[in-house]
Amino acid sequence: MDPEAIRRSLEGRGLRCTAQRYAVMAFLMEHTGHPTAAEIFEAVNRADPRSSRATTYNNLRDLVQAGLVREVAVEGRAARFDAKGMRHHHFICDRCGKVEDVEWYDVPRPASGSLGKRILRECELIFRGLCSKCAPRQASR
Amino acid sequence: MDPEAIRRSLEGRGLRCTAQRYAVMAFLMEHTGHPTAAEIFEAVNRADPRSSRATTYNNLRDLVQAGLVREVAVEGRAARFDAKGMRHHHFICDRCGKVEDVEWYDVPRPASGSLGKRILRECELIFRGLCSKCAPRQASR
DNA sequence: GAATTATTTAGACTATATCTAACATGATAT
DNA sequence: ATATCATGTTAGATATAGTCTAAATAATTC
Ligand SMILES: [Mn+2]
Ligand SMILES: [Mn+2]
Ligand SMILES: [Zn+2]
Ligand SMILES: [Zn+2]
Repeated sequence: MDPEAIRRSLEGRGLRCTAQRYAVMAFLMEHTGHPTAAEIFEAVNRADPRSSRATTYNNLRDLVQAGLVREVAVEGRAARFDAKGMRHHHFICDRCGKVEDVEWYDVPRPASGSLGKRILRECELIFRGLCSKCAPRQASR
Repeated sequence: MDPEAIRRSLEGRGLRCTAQRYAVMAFLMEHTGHPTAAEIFEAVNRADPRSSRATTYNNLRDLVQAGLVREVAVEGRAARFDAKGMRHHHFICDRCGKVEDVEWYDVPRPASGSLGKRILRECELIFRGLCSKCAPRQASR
């Protein structure tokens, strides 16, 4: 991934390109496995410079607000994050909580009447079930 | 809501109809505003018998597992719950985290190839944006 | 380079949820 | 009915995830 492209995407959204913030963004672009904040914190600190836990959370919040990163809430587990690259849907495993990408396809929007005065920003489609790792073991129960 | 119907739906899923469990289920069927576990705990304890916090969480877990209740994870906030009555989608407010029902309509399933060996249980469609309460105040910023 | 603003930091703190192990209750068998 | 066994409840301790604070540092502007 081009470091200059990352810098530009941060600055284009009004965020300074600090070493810590860059490290979070770069890590998310290189790892598409939807890491948790704790995993990101640990990973970026294996290389210097060290980044604090608060900064990792702060930067994730800023990146989400800036629209560069998506946060995925999973029931009963830590939130997971991914860089918003190509559009895609998500599959969340009932058993292990793993979040996986699913090829994107268009989703029909609700009838305008059913939204009333709400302002719609996005439609998110989430698939649930058992991931390919958990499916076999569940079948044999 | 018919008490006997609630009892039957619990027992039909292999759950004993205890006073505490009944109270959680009945509350969810009467309140469609997607309360949190803490709100449910407080509400069912305004009437007797008293139910502990652990029991409220235990029963919510059991009811979700039994397929009678749905849990909705909201980023950065406590999970919310609703009784699975009529099928519907959800709208989640970016600003206040409120979860609201949206009239159900059919969602196209992914191409079978894109799911691989995963076992699909359900497709969940979530709308995001500003609720009718938050929309005006955001416009004037 | 001084002033201003944004960012980082450690660690305290809060919120949410789970676990433990003793006890109570309901169901089943005798 | 009484004993037995499985299921459910409880208070409080514990765990996990995430936020807050106030002081220090770094980037940007004047
Ligand atoms: Mn993703
Ligand atoms: Mn609902
Ligand atoms: Zn899985
Ligand atoms: Zn709102």
